[in-house]
Amino acid sequence: MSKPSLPQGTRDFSATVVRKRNYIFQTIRNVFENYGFQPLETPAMENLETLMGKYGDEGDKLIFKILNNGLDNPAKQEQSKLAFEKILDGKNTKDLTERALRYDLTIPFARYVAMNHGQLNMPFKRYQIQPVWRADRPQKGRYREFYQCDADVVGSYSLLNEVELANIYATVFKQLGVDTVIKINSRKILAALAEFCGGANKMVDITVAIDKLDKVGLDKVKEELSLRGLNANQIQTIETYLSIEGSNTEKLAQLKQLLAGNETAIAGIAEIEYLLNYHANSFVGQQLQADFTLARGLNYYTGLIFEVKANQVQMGSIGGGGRYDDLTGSFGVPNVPGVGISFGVDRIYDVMEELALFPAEVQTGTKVLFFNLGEAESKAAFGLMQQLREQNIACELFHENAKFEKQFKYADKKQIPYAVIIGSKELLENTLVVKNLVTGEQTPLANNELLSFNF
RNA sequence: GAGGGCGUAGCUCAGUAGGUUAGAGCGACAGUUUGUGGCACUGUAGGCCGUGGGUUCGAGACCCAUCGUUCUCCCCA
Repeated sequence: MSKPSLPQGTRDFSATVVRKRNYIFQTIRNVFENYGFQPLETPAMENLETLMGKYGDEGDKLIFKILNNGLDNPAKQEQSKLAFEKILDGKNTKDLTERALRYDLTIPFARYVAMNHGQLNMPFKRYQIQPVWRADRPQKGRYREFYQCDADVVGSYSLLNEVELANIYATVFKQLGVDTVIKINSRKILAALAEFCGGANKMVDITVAIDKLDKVGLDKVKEELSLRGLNANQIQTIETYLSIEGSNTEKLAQLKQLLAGNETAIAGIAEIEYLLNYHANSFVGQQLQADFTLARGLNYYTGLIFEVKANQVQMGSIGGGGRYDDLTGSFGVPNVPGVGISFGVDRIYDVMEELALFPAEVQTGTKVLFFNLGEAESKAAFGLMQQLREQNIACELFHENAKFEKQFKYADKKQIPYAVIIGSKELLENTLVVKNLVTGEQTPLANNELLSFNF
Protein backbone atom coordinates (compact mmCIF):
# COMPACT_ATOMS: atom_id res chain seq x y z
CA MET A 1 0.00 0.00 0.00
CA SER A 2 1.59 3.25 -1.08
CA LYS A 3 1.18 6.46 0.83
CA PRO A 4 -2.12 8.16 0.16
CA SER A 5 -1.93 11.40 -1.75
CA LEU A 6 -4.05 14.08 -3.38
CA PRO A 7 -4.49 14.75 -7.09
CA GLN A 8 -2.35 17.60 -8.31
CA GLY A 9 -3.75 21.04 -7.72
CA THR A 10 -6.37 19.94 -5.18
CA ARG A 11 -6.35 20.57 -1.44
CA ASP A 12 -7.82 19.42 1.84
CA PHE A 13 -9.10 22.24 3.99
CA SER A 14 -8.64 21.82 7.72
CA ALA A 15 -10.90 23.44 10.31
CA THR A 16 -9.17 26.81 10.52
CA VAL A 17 -9.01 27.15 6.75
CA VAL A 18 -12.63 26.13 6.26
CA ARG A 19 -13.74 28.71 8.81
CA LYS A 20 -11.81 31.44 7.06
CA ARG A 21 -13.11 30.41 3.68
CA ASN A 22 -16.66 30.32 4.98
CA TYR A 23 -16.18 33.84 6.23
CA ILE A 24 -15.43 34.92 2.66
CA PHE A 25 -18.29 32.89 1.21
CA GLN A 26 -20.70 34.26 3.78
CA THR A 27 -19.68 37.85 3.10
CA ILE A 28 -20.10 37.46 -0.64
CA ARG A 29 -23.37 35.54 -0.31
CA ASN A 30 -24.87 38.16 1.98
CA VAL A 31 -24.02 40.97 -0.41
CA PHE A 32 -25.42 39.04 -3.38
CA GLU A 33 -28.66 38.41 -1.51
CA ASN A 34 -28.75 42.01 -0.38
CA TYR A 35 -28.77 43.08 -4.02
CA GLY A 36 -31.63 40.78 -4.95
CA PHE A 37 -29.72 37.90 -6.49
CA GLN A 38 -31.08 34.38 -6.10
CA PRO A 39 -29.03 31.21 -5.63
CA LEU A 40 -28.56 28.59 -8.31
CA GLU A 41 -26.60 25.35 -8.26
CA THR A 42 -25.76 23.22 -11.27
CA PRO A 43 -24.14 19.77 -11.54
CA ALA A 44 -20.40 19.26 -11.27
CA MET A 45 -20.47 17.69 -14.71
CA GLU A 46 -22.01 18.87 -17.94
CA ASN A 47 -22.35 17.28 -21.33
CA LEU A 48 -19.05 17.80 -23.09
CA GLU A 49 -20.70 19.52 -26.03
CA THR A 50 -22.20 22.10 -23.68
CA LEU A 51 -18.70 23.23 -22.76
CA MET A 52 -16.59 22.64 -25.86
CA GLY A 53 -15.88 25.64 -28.02
CA LYS A 54 -17.00 28.16 -25.43
CA TYR A 55 -13.63 29.06 -23.96
CA GLY A 56 -11.42 29.22 -27.04
CA ASP A 57 -8.83 26.67 -28.09
CA GLU A 58 -6.76 27.11 -24.93
CA GLY A 59 -9.82 26.69 -22.76
CA ASP A 60 -10.96 23.55 -24.53
CA LYS A 61 -7.65 21.91 -23.70
CA LEU A 62 -8.11 22.68 -20.02
CA ILE A 63 -11.51 21.04 -19.68
CA PHE A 64 -11.40 17.91 -17.52
CA LYS A 65 -13.11 15.19 -19.51
CA ILE A 66 -14.76 12.19 -17.94
CA LEU A 67 -14.06 8.80 -19.44
CA ASN A 68 -17.21 6.90 -20.37
CA ASN A 69 -18.02 3.83 -18.36
CA GLY A 70 -18.20 0.40 -19.92
CA LEU A 71 -15.44 0.89 -22.47
CA ASP A 72 -14.13 -2.58 -21.57
CA ASN A 73 -17.45 -4.17 -22.41
CA PRO A 74 -16.46 -6.98 -24.83
CA ALA A 75 -19.35 -6.15 -27.14
CA LYS A 76 -18.08 -2.61 -27.51
CA GLN A 77 -14.34 -3.16 -27.65
CA GLU A 78 -14.05 -2.50 -31.36
CA GLN A 79 -16.02 0.70 -31.00
CA SER A 80 -13.80 1.78 -28.12
CA LYS A 81 -10.64 1.16 -30.13
CA LEU A 82 -11.98 3.15 -33.06
CA ALA A 83 -12.94 5.96 -30.73
CA PHE A 84 -9.44 6.02 -29.30
CA GLU A 85 -7.95 6.21 -32.77
CA LYS A 86 -10.14 9.21 -33.49
CA ILE A 87 -8.97 10.97 -30.32
CA LEU A 88 -5.35 10.37 -31.32
CA ASP A 89 -6.17 12.09 -34.61
CA GLY A 90 -7.46 15.06 -32.66
CA LYS A 91 -11.10 14.39 -33.46
CA ASN A 92 -13.88 14.44 -30.93
CA THR A 93 -16.05 11.45 -30.32
CA LYS A 94 -18.77 10.69 -27.85
CA ASP A 95 -17.77 7.06 -27.78
CA LEU A 96 -14.93 7.74 -25.34
CA THR A 97 -16.08 10.77 -23.39
CA GLU A 98 -19.35 12.63 -23.39
CA ARG A 99 -19.24 14.41 -20.03
CA ALA A 100 -16.84 16.88 -18.51
CA LEU A 101 -16.34 18.75 -15.24
CA ARG A 102 -17.57 22.30 -15.29
CA TYR A 103 -14.90 24.81 -16.25
CA ASP A 104 -16.66 27.92 -14.99
CA LEU A 105 -20.10 28.91 -13.76
CA THR A 106 -21.11 31.18 -16.62
CA ILE A 107 -21.59 28.60 -19.36
CA PRO A 108 -23.60 26.21 -17.15
CA PHE A 109 -25.69 29.23 -16.23
CA ALA A 110 -26.17 30.08 -19.89
CA ARG A 111 -27.25 26.49 -20.49
CA TYR A 112 -29.71 26.78 -17.61
CA VAL A 113 -31.13 30.02 -18.98
CA ALA A 114 -31.45 28.52 -22.46
CA MET A 115 -33.33 25.54 -21.02
CA ASN A 116 -35.63 27.61 -18.81
CA HIS A 117 -35.95 31.01 -20.42
CA GLY A 118 -39.69 30.61 -20.84
CA GLN A 119 -40.20 30.30 -17.09
CA LEU A 120 -37.71 32.83 -15.82
CA ASN A 121 -38.81 36.15 -14.47
CA MET A 122 -36.76 38.63 -16.49
CA PRO A 123 -34.45 40.24 -15.75
CA PHE A 124 -33.21 37.15 -13.99
CA LYS A 125 -30.58 37.72 -11.31
CA ARG A 126 -28.79 34.66 -10.05
CA TYR A 127 -25.72 34.00 -7.97
CA GLN A 128 -23.78 30.78 -7.83
CA ILE A 129 -21.02 29.64 -5.49
CA GLN A 130 -19.52 26.32 -6.52
CA PRO A 131 -16.20 24.71 -7.39
CA VAL A 132 -14.91 24.54 -10.94
CA TRP A 133 -12.13 22.40 -12.40
CA ARG A 134 -9.38 23.16 -14.86
CA ALA A 135 -6.64 20.83 -16.13
CA ASP A 136 -4.12 23.63 -15.76
CA ARG A 137 -0.59 23.47 -14.39
CA PRO A 138 -0.88 24.50 -10.75
CA GLN A 139 1.26 27.35 -9.47
CA LYS A 140 0.93 30.25 -7.11
CA GLY A 141 -2.71 31.30 -6.81
CA ARG A 142 -3.70 28.70 -9.36
CA TYR A 143 -5.39 25.40 -8.60
CA ARG A 144 -7.08 22.61 -10.51
CA GLU A 145 -10.11 22.74 -8.26
CA PHE A 146 -11.21 26.13 -7.06
CA TYR A 147 -14.34 28.04 -6.21
CA GLN A 148 -16.00 30.78 -8.16
CA CYS A 149 -18.68 33.09 -6.87
CA ASP A 150 -20.66 34.52 -9.75
CA ALA A 151 -23.49 37.00 -9.94
CA ASP A 152 -25.15 37.55 -13.30
CA VAL A 153 -28.15 39.43 -14.62
CA VAL A 154 -29.74 38.27 -17.85
CA GLY A 155 -32.51 39.83 -19.85
CA SER A 156 -31.56 43.46 -19.43
CA TYR A 157 -29.51 45.90 -21.48
CA SER A 158 -29.60 48.52 -18.76
CA LEU A 159 -26.26 49.89 -17.59
CA LEU A 160 -27.82 50.13 -14.17
CA ASN A 161 -26.81 46.48 -13.81
CA GLU A 162 -23.15 47.37 -14.30
CA VAL A 163 -23.56 50.12 -11.75
CA GLU A 164 -24.89 47.61 -9.21
CA LEU A 165 -22.25 45.02 -9.95
CA ALA A 166 -19.48 47.55 -9.45
CA ASN A 167 -21.14 48.36 -6.16
CA ILE A 168 -21.15 44.70 -5.18
CA TYR A 169 -17.43 44.42 -5.86
CA ALA A 170 -16.65 47.49 -3.81
CA THR A 171 -18.95 46.46 -0.95
CA VAL A 172 -17.61 42.93 -0.62
CA PHE A 173 -13.99 44.01 -0.59
CA LYS A 174 -14.75 46.79 1.81
CA GLN A 175 -16.36 44.32 4.19
CA LEU A 176 -13.42 41.95 3.84
CA GLY A 177 -10.97 44.77 4.37
CA VAL A 178 -9.12 44.16 1.11
CA ASP A 179 -7.77 47.27 -0.57
CA THR A 180 -8.60 46.92 -4.26
CA VAL A 181 -8.80 48.69 -7.56
CA ILE A 182 -11.61 47.88 -9.97
CA LYS A 183 -10.34 48.25 -13.49
CA ILE A 184 -12.90 48.92 -16.18
CA ASN A 185 -12.84 49.06 -19.93
CA SER A 186 -15.24 48.45 -22.77
CA ARG A 187 -14.91 45.85 -25.45
CA LYS A 188 -16.35 48.48 -27.78
CA ILE A 189 -13.28 50.65 -27.29
CA LEU A 190 -11.03 47.73 -28.14
CA ALA A 191 -13.16 47.03 -31.18
CA ALA A 192 -12.89 50.66 -32.23
CA LEU A 193 -9.13 50.53 -31.88
CA ALA A 194 -9.10 47.50 -34.14
CA GLU A 195 -11.22 49.31 -36.70
CA PHE A 196 -8.64 52.06 -36.65
CA CYS A 197 -5.72 49.69 -37.04
CA GLY A 198 -6.15 46.96 -39.56
CA GLY A 199 -9.78 46.09 -39.33
CA ALA A 200 -12.21 44.39 -36.99
CA ASN A 201 -10.74 40.96 -37.62
CA LYS A 202 -7.52 42.07 -35.95
CA MET A 203 -9.25 42.75 -32.65
CA VAL A 204 -8.21 39.49 -30.99
CA ASP A 205 -4.61 39.91 -32.12
CA ILE A 206 -4.49 43.42 -30.77
CA THR A 207 -6.13 42.69 -27.43
CA VAL A 208 -3.96 39.65 -26.76
CA ALA A 209 -0.87 41.73 -27.37
CA ILE A 210 -1.76 44.83 -25.41
CA ASP A 211 -3.11 42.84 -22.49
CA LYS A 212 0.50 41.94 -21.73
CA LEU A 213 1.72 45.52 -21.53
CA ASP A 214 2.41 45.69 -17.80
CA LYS A 215 4.09 42.30 -17.89
CA VAL A 216 6.44 42.47 -20.88
CA GLY A 217 6.73 46.18 -21.61
CA LEU A 218 5.97 48.33 -24.61
CA ASP A 219 8.76 47.08 -26.87
CA LYS A 220 7.69 43.46 -26.65
CA VAL A 221 4.09 44.43 -27.29
CA LYS A 222 5.11 46.29 -30.44
CA GLU A 223 7.17 43.32 -31.48
CA GLU A 224 4.21 41.00 -31.07
CA LEU A 225 1.91 43.38 -32.97
CA SER A 226 4.37 43.42 -35.80
CA LEU A 227 4.49 39.61 -35.77
CA ARG A 228 0.71 39.56 -35.90
CA GLY A 229 0.78 41.53 -39.13
CA LEU A 230 0.25 45.16 -38.19
CA ASN A 231 2.13 47.84 -40.04
CA ALA A 232 4.23 50.62 -38.52
CA ASN A 233 1.49 53.17 -38.84
CA GLN A 234 -1.01 51.01 -37.01
CA ILE A 235 1.49 50.16 -34.31
CA GLN A 236 2.12 53.87 -33.86
CA THR A 237 -1.59 54.42 -33.21
CA ILE A 238 -1.60 51.61 -30.66
CA GLU A 239 1.46 53.06 -28.97
CA THR A 240 -0.36 56.34 -28.56
CA TYR A 241 -3.36 54.43 -27.26
CA LEU A 242 -1.23 52.65 -24.69
CA SER A 243 0.46 55.82 -23.56
CA ILE A 244 -2.83 57.29 -22.37
CA GLU A 245 -2.37 58.26 -18.74
CA GLY A 246 -3.75 60.31 -15.91
CA SER A 247 -7.02 60.49 -14.03
CA ASN A 248 -10.10 58.80 -15.41
CA THR A 249 -11.30 62.06 -16.96
CA GLU A 250 -7.92 62.81 -18.47
CA LYS A 251 -7.68 59.36 -19.95
CA LEU A 252 -11.13 59.60 -21.49
CA ALA A 253 -10.32 62.97 -23.01
CA GLN A 254 -7.17 61.58 -24.64
CA LEU A 255 -9.05 58.56 -25.89
CA LYS A 256 -11.78 60.70 -27.44
CA GLN A 257 -9.16 62.60 -29.33
CA LEU A 258 -7.38 59.48 -30.57
CA LEU A 259 -10.47 57.63 -31.74
CA ALA A 260 -12.42 60.75 -32.78
CA GLY A 261 -15.36 60.18 -35.07
CA ASN A 262 -15.57 56.43 -34.53
CA GLU A 263 -19.09 55.49 -33.51
CA THR A 264 -18.13 52.28 -31.71
CA ALA A 265 -15.62 54.21 -29.64
CA ILE A 266 -18.17 56.86 -28.78
CA ALA A 267 -20.55 54.17 -27.56
CA GLY A 268 -17.85 52.51 -25.45
CA ILE A 269 -16.72 55.77 -23.93
CA ALA A 270 -20.32 56.61 -23.08
CA GLU A 271 -20.62 53.35 -21.14
CA ILE A 272 -17.56 54.08 -19.07
CA GLU A 273 -18.62 57.65 -18.43
CA TYR A 274 -22.05 56.49 -17.35
CA LEU A 275 -20.58 54.12 -14.79
CA LEU A 276 -18.05 56.64 -13.51
CA ASN A 277 -20.59 59.43 -13.23
CA TYR A 278 -23.03 57.24 -11.39
CA HIS A 279 -20.40 56.50 -8.75
CA ALA A 280 -18.80 59.93 -8.82
CA ASN A 281 -19.66 60.70 -5.22
CA SER A 282 -19.55 57.27 -3.60
CA PHE A 283 -16.81 55.10 -2.13
CA VAL A 284 -17.18 52.89 -5.17
CA GLY A 285 -15.98 55.63 -7.47
CA GLN A 286 -12.66 55.88 -5.70
CA GLN A 287 -11.82 52.34 -6.72
CA LEU A 288 -12.97 52.52 -10.33
CA GLN A 289 -10.12 53.00 -12.73
CA ALA A 290 -10.45 53.22 -16.48
CA ASP A 291 -7.78 50.99 -18.02
CA PHE A 292 -7.89 50.72 -21.79
CA THR A 293 -5.31 47.94 -21.82
CA LEU A 294 -7.72 45.65 -19.96
CA ALA A 295 -8.94 43.01 -22.40
CA ARG A 296 -10.16 39.86 -20.53
CA GLY A 297 -9.58 36.55 -22.15
CA LEU A 298 -13.07 35.21 -22.72
CA ASN A 299 -14.23 36.31 -26.10
CA TYR A 300 -17.95 36.42 -25.38
CA TYR A 301 -17.74 39.83 -23.73
CA THR A 302 -19.18 42.67 -25.79
CA GLY A 303 -19.54 45.72 -23.53
CA LEU A 304 -18.13 46.92 -20.25
CA ILE A 305 -15.56 44.63 -18.66
CA PHE A 306 -14.26 44.49 -15.10
CA GLU A 307 -11.20 43.18 -13.38
CA VAL A 308 -10.35 43.50 -9.69
CA LYS A 309 -6.83 43.54 -8.34
CA ALA A 310 -5.60 43.69 -4.75
CA ASN A 311 -3.40 46.69 -4.14
CA GLN A 312 -0.85 45.47 -1.62
CA VAL A 313 -0.21 41.96 -2.89
CA GLN A 314 1.44 40.50 -5.95
CA MET A 315 -1.36 38.31 -7.26
CA GLY A 316 -3.37 37.80 -10.42
CA SER A 317 -6.85 39.24 -10.60
CA ILE A 318 -9.18 38.29 -7.77
CA GLY A 319 -12.34 39.01 -9.71
CA GLY A 320 -13.52 39.72 -13.21
CA GLY A 321 -16.55 40.00 -15.39
CA GLY A 322 -18.36 41.94 -18.02
CA ARG A 323 -21.27 42.24 -20.41
CA TYR A 324 -22.09 39.67 -23.03
CA ASP A 325 -24.92 40.40 -25.40
CA ASP A 326 -25.57 36.95 -26.74
CA LEU A 327 -24.49 34.29 -24.29
CA THR A 328 -27.28 31.80 -24.94
CA GLY A 329 -27.10 32.14 -28.70
CA SER A 330 -24.95 29.04 -28.97
CA PHE A 331 -27.69 27.12 -27.14
CA GLY A 332 -30.29 28.16 -29.66
CA VAL A 333 -31.80 31.04 -27.71
CA PRO A 334 -30.72 34.32 -29.32
CA ASN A 335 -31.01 37.85 -28.01
CA VAL A 336 -30.63 37.22 -24.32
CA PRO A 337 -28.23 39.89 -23.07
CA GLY A 338 -26.44 39.60 -19.77
CA VAL A 339 -23.76 40.95 -17.53
CA GLY A 340 -21.97 39.30 -14.65
CA ILE A 341 -19.07 39.32 -12.26
CA SER A 342 -17.06 36.65 -10.54
CA PHE A 343 -15.05 36.44 -7.32
CA GLY A 344 -12.00 34.18 -7.08
CA VAL A 345 -12.30 32.98 -3.50
CA ASP A 346 -9.10 30.98 -3.41
CA ARG A 347 -7.06 33.97 -4.44
CA ILE A 348 -8.96 36.29 -2.15
CA TYR A 349 -8.10 33.86 0.64
CA ASP A 350 -4.42 33.94 -0.27
CA VAL A 351 -4.45 37.74 -0.34
CA MET A 352 -6.19 37.99 3.03
CA GLU A 353 -3.85 35.45 4.58
CA GLU A 354 -0.83 37.33 3.31
CA LEU A 355 -2.16 40.59 4.73
CA ALA A 356 -3.47 38.94 7.94
CA LEU A 357 -6.97 40.31 7.36
CA PHE A 358 -9.03 37.54 8.93
CA PRO A 359 -10.68 38.65 12.17
CA ALA A 360 -9.95 36.47 15.20
CA GLU A 361 -13.67 35.81 15.80
CA VAL A 362 -13.70 33.64 12.71
CA GLN A 363 -12.02 30.88 14.69
CA THR A 364 -14.59 30.15 17.40
CA GLY A 365 -15.23 26.45 17.79
CA THR A 366 -16.03 24.79 21.10
CA LYS A 367 -16.77 27.32 23.80
CA VAL A 368 -16.81 25.14 26.92
CA LEU A 369 -15.00 21.94 27.81
CA PHE A 370 -16.57 19.90 30.63
CA PHE A 371 -13.89 18.04 32.54
CA ASN A 372 -14.35 14.35 33.06
CA LEU A 373 -13.39 13.47 36.63
CA GLY A 374 -15.13 10.15 37.10
CA GLU A 375 -18.20 8.16 36.20
CA ALA A 376 -20.75 9.94 38.40
CA GLU A 377 -19.08 13.32 37.95
CA SER A 378 -19.14 13.14 34.17
CA LYS A 379 -22.76 12.07 34.18
CA ALA A 380 -23.68 15.21 36.07
CA ALA A 381 -21.53 17.20 33.69
CA PHE A 382 -23.28 15.65 30.71
CA GLY A 383 -26.69 16.77 31.90
CA LEU A 384 -25.51 20.33 32.40
CA MET A 385 -23.71 20.31 29.09
CA GLN A 386 -26.90 19.43 27.21
CA GLN A 387 -28.58 22.46 28.75
CA LEU A 388 -25.85 24.72 27.38
CA ARG A 389 -26.05 23.09 23.99
CA GLU A 390 -29.73 23.92 23.88
CA GLN A 391 -28.71 27.52 24.32
CA ASN A 392 -26.52 27.10 21.21
CA ILE A 393 -23.32 27.19 23.21
CA ALA A 394 -20.85 24.74 21.69
CA CYS A 395 -19.66 22.27 24.35
CA GLU A 396 -17.70 19.10 24.74
CA LEU A 397 -17.29 16.60 27.53
CA PHE A 398 -13.80 15.12 27.76
CA HIS A 399 -14.05 11.58 26.49
CA GLU A 400 -12.54 9.81 29.50
CA ASN A 401 -11.49 10.33 33.06
CA ALA A 402 -7.97 11.64 32.73
CA LYS A 403 -5.43 13.75 34.52
CA PHE A 404 -6.10 17.45 34.68
CA GLU A 405 -3.04 18.15 32.65
CA LYS A 406 -4.34 16.13 29.76
CA GLN A 407 -7.75 17.74 29.76
CA PHE A 408 -6.22 21.21 29.97
CA LYS A 409 -3.93 20.44 27.08
CA TYR A 410 -6.83 19.30 24.95
CA ALA A 411 -8.61 22.57 25.66
CA ASP A 412 -5.46 24.54 24.83
CA LYS A 413 -5.02 22.85 21.50
CA LYS A 414 -8.59 23.51 20.49
CA GLN A 415 -8.44 27.01 21.89
CA ILE A 416 -11.47 26.38 24.05
CA PRO A 417 -11.93 29.45 26.26
CA TYR A 418 -13.82 27.91 29.21
CA ALA A 419 -13.69 24.77 31.31
CA VAL A 420 -16.41 23.53 33.64
CA ILE A 421 -15.03 21.43 36.47
CA ILE A 422 -17.21 19.06 38.46
CA GLY A 423 -15.26 16.89 40.90
CA SER A 424 -16.40 14.71 43.77
CA LYS A 425 -16.80 17.68 46.10
CA GLU A 426 -18.86 19.67 43.58
CA LEU A 427 -20.92 16.61 42.78
CA LEU A 428 -22.02 16.29 46.41
CA GLU A 429 -22.88 19.96 46.66
CA ASN A 430 -24.59 20.27 43.24
CA THR A 431 -22.10 22.95 42.29
CA LEU A 432 -19.48 23.45 39.63
CA VAL A 433 -16.54 25.66 38.84
CA VAL A 434 -16.31 27.67 35.66
CA LYS A 435 -12.71 28.38 34.76
CA ASN A 436 -11.73 31.01 32.24
CA LEU A 437 -8.79 29.33 30.55
CA VAL A 438 -7.38 32.54 29.18
CA THR A 439 -7.28 34.53 32.42
CA GLY A 440 -7.24 31.58 34.83
CA GLU A 441 -10.10 33.11 36.78
CA GLN A 442 -12.38 30.61 38.54
CA THR A 443 -16.05 31.12 39.35
CA PRO A 444 -17.86 28.70 41.69
CA LEU A 445 -21.54 28.38 40.78
CA ALA A 446 -24.56 26.39 41.84
CA ASN A 447 -25.72 24.05 39.07
CA ASN A 448 -28.82 26.12 38.35
CA GLU A 449 -26.71 29.24 37.87
CA LEU A 450 -24.80 27.83 34.91
CA LEU A 451 -27.36 28.85 32.31
CA SER A 452 -27.16 32.48 33.28
CA PHE A 453 -23.37 32.54 33.18
CA ASN A 454 -22.11 34.91 30.50
CA PHE A 455 -19.84 32.75 28.35
C1' G B 1 2.58 22.95 -24.33
C1' A B 2 7.97 24.94 -22.62
C1' G B 3 11.54 25.59 -18.70
C1' G B 4 13.77 25.82 -13.49
C1' G B 5 13.90 24.38 -7.88
C1' C B 6 12.96 20.62 -4.34
C1' G B 7 11.80 15.24 -2.37
C1' U B 8 15.90 12.85 4.62
C1' A B 9 11.29 11.22 11.43
C1' G B 10 4.13 13.25 12.01
C1' C B 11 5.95 18.78 10.78
C1' U B 12 10.24 22.35 9.61
C1' C B 13 14.84 21.25 8.18
C1' A B 14 20.73 19.89 9.10
C1' G B 15 23.70 16.29 6.92
C1' U B 16 30.36 19.53 5.36
C1' A B 17 35.22 17.25 -0.51
C1' G B 18 31.01 10.34 -1.35
C1' G B 19 33.70 6.91 4.40
C1' U B 20 31.59 3.33 10.56
C1' U B 21 25.43 2.17 14.14
C1' A B 22 21.53 9.03 9.72
C1' G B 23 20.93 14.16 13.32
C1' A B 24 18.39 18.72 15.53
C1' G B 25 14.11 21.63 16.77
C1' C B 26 8.93 21.29 17.20
C1' G B 27 5.09 17.65 17.85
C1' A B 28 3.42 12.72 20.03
C1' C B 29 3.63 9.43 24.24
C1' A B 30 5.26 8.45 29.41
C1' G B 31 7.16 10.30 33.98
C1' U B 32 8.81 14.41 37.72
C1' U B 33 4.26 10.64 44.36
C1' U B 34 -1.86 10.53 44.05
C1' G B 35 -7.65 16.90 41.42
C1' U B 36 -5.82 22.92 38.63
C1' G B 37 -2.93 23.43 32.59
C1' G B 38 0.19 26.51 29.34
C1' C B 39 6.79 26.62 31.75
C1' A B 40 10.90 23.47 32.95
C1' C B 41 13.49 18.78 33.40
C1' U B 42 14.02 13.36 32.25
C1' G B 43 12.94 9.40 29.22
C1' U B 44 10.51 6.62 25.00
C1' A B 45 8.72 5.72 20.28
C1' G B 46 9.22 7.15 15.34
C1' G B 47 13.45 6.96 9.01
C1' C B 48 13.44 0.85 2.40
C1' C B 49 17.11 9.28 3.04
C1' G B 50 10.33 9.40 -3.04
C1' U B 51 11.03 4.92 -6.48
C1' G B 52 14.11 2.06 -10.04
C1' G B 53 18.68 1.50 -12.34
C1' G B 54 23.99 2.92 -12.71
C1' U B 55 29.22 4.74 -11.18
C1' U B 56 32.30 3.15 -6.75
C1' C B 57 35.82 -1.01 -2.27
C1' G B 58 31.90 2.19 -0.29
C1' A B 59 26.05 6.51 -2.22
C1' G B 60 21.33 10.18 1.75
C1' A B 61 25.21 12.78 -1.14
C1' C B 62 27.52 11.70 -7.95
C1' C B 63 24.95 10.13 -13.00
C1' C B 64 20.39 8.46 -15.70
C1' A B 65 15.33 7.42 -15.62
C1' U B 66 10.69 7.69 -13.21
C1' C B 67 7.00 9.51 -9.89
C1' G B 68 5.55 13.45 -6.71
C1' U B 69 5.74 18.53 -5.42
C1' U B 70 6.65 23.67 -6.19
C1' C B 71 7.67 28.01 -9.17
C1' U B 72 8.03 30.73 -13.98
C1' C B 73 6.33 31.35 -19.18
C1' C B 74 1.72 30.44 -22.14
C1' C B 75 -3.22 31.08 -20.37
C1' C B 76 -6.25 32.18 -16.46
C1' A B 77 -9.58 33.03 -11.00
